[in-house]
Amino acid sequence: MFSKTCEYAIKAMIFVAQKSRGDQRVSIKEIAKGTDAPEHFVAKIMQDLSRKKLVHSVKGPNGGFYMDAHDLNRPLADIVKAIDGDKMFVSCVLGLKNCSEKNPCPVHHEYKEIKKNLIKMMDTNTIGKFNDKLDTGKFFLKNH
Amino acid sequence: MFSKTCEYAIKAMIFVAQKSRGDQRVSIKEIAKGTDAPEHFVAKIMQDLSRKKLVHSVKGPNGGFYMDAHDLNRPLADIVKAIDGDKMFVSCVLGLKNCSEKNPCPVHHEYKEIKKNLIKMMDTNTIGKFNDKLDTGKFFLKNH
DNA sequence: ATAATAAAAGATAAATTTGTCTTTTATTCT
DNA sequence: AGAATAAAAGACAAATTTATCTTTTATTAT
Repeated sequence: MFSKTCEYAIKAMIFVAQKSRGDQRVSIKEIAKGTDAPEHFVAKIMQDLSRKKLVHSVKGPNGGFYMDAHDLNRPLADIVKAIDGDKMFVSCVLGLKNCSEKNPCPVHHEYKEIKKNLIKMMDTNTIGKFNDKLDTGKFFLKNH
Repeated sequence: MFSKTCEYAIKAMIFVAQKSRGDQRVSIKEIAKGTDAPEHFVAKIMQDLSRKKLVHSVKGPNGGFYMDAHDLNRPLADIVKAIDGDKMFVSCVLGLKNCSEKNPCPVHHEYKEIKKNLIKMMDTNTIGKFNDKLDTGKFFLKNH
């Protein structure tokens, strides 16, 4: 479904959202620990997301990653697109370049509705929304 | 969604189903051309599927791949599992080992229904069913 | 100013996926 | 029996993804 990189990205972003309330910042070390991800690898990912303005960062002591209101309002879809591209949103399940309604691959119509729901899910769930849910303590970002 | 290998596999299997009526056999060359796949690569894939009894083959002149009634009755799910494993069927979208109803990751409940429909689609659509649809000439296995 | 901190950036490496080429084995036909 | 055919198998190579380590840059606090 998602690449491993994208899984790390989503977990990291939800983690940052959750931990960076007020003007708290979260370090790469904390993110790595909090999401069971390889530290240097998740650092690269956050760097990438930071360049793409999906999250903010400050260097130096007390630095780290954080999110502003705008960041929190981003849908999951934005993270997925930033990391895995828009393949899942636009491409044919069988990888056919010109698969379409009028020129469909064999599974096109079968997959259509599923794809629609998948996209809807990613478009409507914002980072902040996941955040609210995590507050209830009923959701987890790593095995325990 | 699916690996490239799995995309080739699905297209190849549908192609074989379609072309191997009666006691026709389909060669690797035909499969490769008919599905726009690298010949030697799709050969490996068919070998694999053949070992796993999802398709049958005979060597030598007039040899090639074909499907019997049982093969045609297999759901898409079997091909996907044979090539990509059952990850898509059993694993957490975020890759968490012990994500479950009682111990869910943040997207577990949002993804649940989509996953169910995806599995249902793969379980209910058999190779033969796709086959019937291709007969109408309204579906395609490669760009044109 | 200097030392400490933490992200950014760069280089490299391991692992996996994707793809190619060659040889071997089984089967058919003459 | 021998030649031709086509899959099976094996070895190898390129590309991509995943992961690690080191150096640099920006910022803060002393």
